[in-house]
Amino acid sequence: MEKFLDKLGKEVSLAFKEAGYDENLGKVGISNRPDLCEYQCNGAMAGAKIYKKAPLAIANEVAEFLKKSNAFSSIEVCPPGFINLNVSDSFLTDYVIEMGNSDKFGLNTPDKKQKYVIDYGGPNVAKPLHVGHLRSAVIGESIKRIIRYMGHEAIGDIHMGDWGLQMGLVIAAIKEEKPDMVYFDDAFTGEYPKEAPFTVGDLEEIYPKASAKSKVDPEFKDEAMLCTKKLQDGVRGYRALWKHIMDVSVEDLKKNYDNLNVEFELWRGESDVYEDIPGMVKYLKDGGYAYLSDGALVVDVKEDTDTKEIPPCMILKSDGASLYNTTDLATILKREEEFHPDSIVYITDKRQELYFEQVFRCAKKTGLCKSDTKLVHIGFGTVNGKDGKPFKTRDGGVMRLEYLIKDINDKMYEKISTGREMSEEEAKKVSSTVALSAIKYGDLSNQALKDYIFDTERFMSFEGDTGPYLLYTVVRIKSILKKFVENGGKIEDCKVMSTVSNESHKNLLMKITGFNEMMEGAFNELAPHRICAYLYDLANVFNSFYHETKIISEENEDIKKSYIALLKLTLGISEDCMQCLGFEAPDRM
RNA sequence: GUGUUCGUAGCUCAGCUGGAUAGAGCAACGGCCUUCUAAGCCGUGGGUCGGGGGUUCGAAUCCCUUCGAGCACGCCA
Repeated sequence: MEKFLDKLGKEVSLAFKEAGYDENLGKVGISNRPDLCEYQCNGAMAGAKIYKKAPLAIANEVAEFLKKSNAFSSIEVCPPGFINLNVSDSFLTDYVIEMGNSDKFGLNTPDKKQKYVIDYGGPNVAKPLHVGHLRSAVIGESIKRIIRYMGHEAIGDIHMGDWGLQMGLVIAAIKEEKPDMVYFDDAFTGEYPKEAPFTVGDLEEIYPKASAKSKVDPEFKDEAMLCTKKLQDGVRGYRALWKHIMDVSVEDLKKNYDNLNVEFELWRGESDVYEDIPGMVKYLKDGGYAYLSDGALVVDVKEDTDTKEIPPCMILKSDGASLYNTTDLATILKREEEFHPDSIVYITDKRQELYFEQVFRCAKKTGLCKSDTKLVHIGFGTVNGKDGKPFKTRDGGVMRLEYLIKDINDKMYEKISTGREMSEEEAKKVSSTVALSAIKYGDLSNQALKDYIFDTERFMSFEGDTGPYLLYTVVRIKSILKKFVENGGKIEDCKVMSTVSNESHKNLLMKITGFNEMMEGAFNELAPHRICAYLYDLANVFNSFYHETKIISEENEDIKKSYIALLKLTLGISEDCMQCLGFEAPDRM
């Protein structure tokens, strides 16, 4: 379905053409002077230079031809050459009716479906999630949903840090404590136990201790490195123990991501490409791409157009070990072979920007990745506390995500359950739904790239630009529709749009027409915050409309039906937006 | 040092790729509930868009310069 602004623009373009000017000048935008008009065209001023003619004169000529169009209820020319437009009611309501009858409210889905792999989450095995993991999960999930909503295919891969020294540290620590375990008995040839000899809680204690110890105890560090090597060399007992660590961790991670309503199609990690590394390294060497520099194997990635020095991409460390780059490159290769994606999108901390630039260039240059596969890095900023510094617990430690979420859930439960008639069970369910919207909207409403301040009180507030406010608005619509049905109304029968009754009614209609334009923009920029801004605007114009208009008690049945149709549309669009952001509204709150 | 991102109301943030008088929310103040959820709505006050220069009919937006902050710069991820 043609976007509303394009549709208006077409009318104006035609007028420009008929007046003898370039039709591309007829672009129409939303007015930034709502007191003067609803829409505006600035083409006359741009045309003044081309045609060496006063912009006012051009605007007047165009306006004359524009009078033929039935799209506008008023056309005014203002100095120095603005064409101010108000849309006619029928043109507006016709469009909104068509939106209601269209799939996804008239969103233009692509002719050719594209395939995306989204790499987000990125937790480390055996380490609890902390606030830093929140953004990758929340933003990544939203981007995945936006891509899908636009009609493309998206595969989410959690890409765990599950290989390398961190695993060796855990194994070494277990070995030190219980050296007699069968896993460390090289002579053992039987079946290893199915049950893991530890819990997640144990692992979470083991890792930080082991990590700290390795920094002060060189012998222990050597042991950890040896364990890493044995694991990577495939020593049976070490692999079995590693499998236990994985199983226990993944189960716990699933629970945590579930709580965030974040879901991955693939639970892959660095370990999944370990076997592909030797072949890839050989390929890079044989192809003449990789060479030794200070003992490390590197690939040059600088280009003539660079304004700064881009260091080469390191493939292997000087001791021959692989590193982050190695597994990421091998993962690109594997994804190419397995999925043939059109794009691979990475959602990580923005500090990794240069790193990804190197990896992407290396993958392209060496042909590990096809030249037309798009590699995109979406970098996000830091989550800060109210003091503007990285978010910490009161005693200065790293804030675990689980505790943060629980804290917000508890506070929200208290808020919801007081002064409301609701069973404990429902209050719990509703409060966790609202809490999730508070967290996610608080994060997503900021531009991803920027740092933001995580202010629990502000995010949880039911007032202002917050998740709960949006939910409240949707709940309010649901409540009216419910009442309408209870009174014997049939929502399916409500399809028409009556004439526009007042300003707030028109504002709501106009906001609705902007939906597909907005969604396309959010997709093109992979920017969830665009959806947040729209959703908030929509909620505001709806609430104004709600206060000025009696819906259930409207006596004229046709007008009432048209209001219900409008509510249904507002609800549907709001819910789809929320769906793309990764949260939802309860039926009441 | 090089590069990069950013600097907008007291606070937290928008600003649709150059348009008219720079917008929201919070906080402050004043109104509106016998009527669909007042967790709402309406209104008031609050700004040299860090500073300076330039490009043009027109700049928060583009270019240069300067001040300030964050971040990154081959064996971490």
